[in-house]
Amino acid sequence: MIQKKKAVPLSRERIVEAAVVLADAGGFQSLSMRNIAEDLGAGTMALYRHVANKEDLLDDMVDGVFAEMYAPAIGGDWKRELRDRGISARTALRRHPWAVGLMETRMHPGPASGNHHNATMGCLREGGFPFRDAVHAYNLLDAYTYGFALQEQTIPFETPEESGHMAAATVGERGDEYPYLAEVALELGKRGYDYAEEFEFGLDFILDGLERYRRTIRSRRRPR
Amino acid sequence: MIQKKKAVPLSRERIVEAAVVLADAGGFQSLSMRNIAEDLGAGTMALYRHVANKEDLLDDMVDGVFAEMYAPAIGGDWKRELRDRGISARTALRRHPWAVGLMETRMHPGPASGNHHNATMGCLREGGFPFRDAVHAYNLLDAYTYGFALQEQTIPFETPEESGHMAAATVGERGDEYPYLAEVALELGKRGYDYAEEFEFGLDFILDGLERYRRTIRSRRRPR
DNA sequence: AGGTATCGCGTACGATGTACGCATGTCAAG
DNA sequence: CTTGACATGCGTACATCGTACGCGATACCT
Repeated sequence: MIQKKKAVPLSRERIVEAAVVLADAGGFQSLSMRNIAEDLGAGTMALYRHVANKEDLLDDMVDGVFAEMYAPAIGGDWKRELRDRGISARTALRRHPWAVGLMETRMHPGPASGNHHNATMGCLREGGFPFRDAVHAYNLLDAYTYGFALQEQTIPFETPEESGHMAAATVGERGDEYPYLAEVALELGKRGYDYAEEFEFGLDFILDGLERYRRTIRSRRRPR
Repeated sequence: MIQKKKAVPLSRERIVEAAVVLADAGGFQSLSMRNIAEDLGAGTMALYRHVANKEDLLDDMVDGVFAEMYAPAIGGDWKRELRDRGISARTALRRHPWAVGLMETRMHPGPASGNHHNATMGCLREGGFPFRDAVHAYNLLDAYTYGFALQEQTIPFETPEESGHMAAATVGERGDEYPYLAEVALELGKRGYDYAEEFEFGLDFILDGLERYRRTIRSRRRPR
């Protein structure tokens, strides 16, 4: 008997999943409808039965990344919950580097995104932050997290040797012109640079600051 | 007499400038070599005499944005200098929204970028931050700044009405499902949202935290 | 059996980045 | 003035992209 042509039928989920795998492996530039279809063993135009257009697909891909992030528990210890959320968010964005650049253009947030943002905001509000201050806190945490992810992939070096080499190449022969950059290149070449550690320092810095700030608010509310 | 064909000769600068103007006005998607050439009244392939390829051009465009940011004075009051730098950086990124998404892919930082980063690092070092702590501070400030710029353009609403409408559309009919998001939609619709103000709150939050952190370091250096 | 969706896909079109080579203008050397 | 070298502008051509359109095959209900 000849092998069945289509054991597994196409579906929106399968397409999105294949697209994510492809973008993870080959970078965003390799994410073409033709390549996705080929990976699925399907014709290019078959995809359009399940996806309105590429934008639509990108929306779902981004929402999938949000689904991978830990959604903080709304009634829990806000500081611990948001710390876990931050670390999880960075990990997800690191696993899917294309996502950061994509958020910029996304106009149709999906359900996972909605759920995640709602949980984060809820965690802050129930943690004792008045509305305006919760917005401030939310802004600080998210901007830092996305910004870190953005920078992390701008100059991606993993090992100390790489970082030293990379930094040296960046500074070039202008060591005299940019002495402080040269210092960074030198020190990072020697001791290396741990992204996870650096991220957590900044995250804790912000969370500690928020805790202090929160105490200020509360004591101000019943003064005298 | 017939008008001269080429009063102004093509040049790298003119091309980069035209590209920036075009991207600012028509968005990144309208930035094609053909469109740039047309705006310059030149043939498409004429550009390639001055620019290796599109990537090369994008590199220069991004470097131009760095050139627009205030470079902090290295011997000065670090907190004030970095505050000015932050505000200037956000303004530049707001003026050229395409720049944020572009940094992600840039691999060849230009001279303005080098100068800017060197000045920022120098400002921290001379402001009394030991190397490792200067790196931390630098990371915090840059991640927050870029991240804020990224979010600012993800959901761009200017007026209170827009923000209310946008937030409502985002939440959709799921007001019950996402109560905390609904609150944001409601409150922002009522009172509006000032991006500049929000940015400065976060920037000052970080700078104040850094000042406190710096005092900790210094007192720890001569203990007892 | 016949009608009606649904699904997969082949062809085709317009837009993009750019390799290649020719045309023209400028200028120095003979 | 002639000649050759070099810099600059540009037209053609091609590969690759997203996707509009319509045809054939399958599945399911009556």
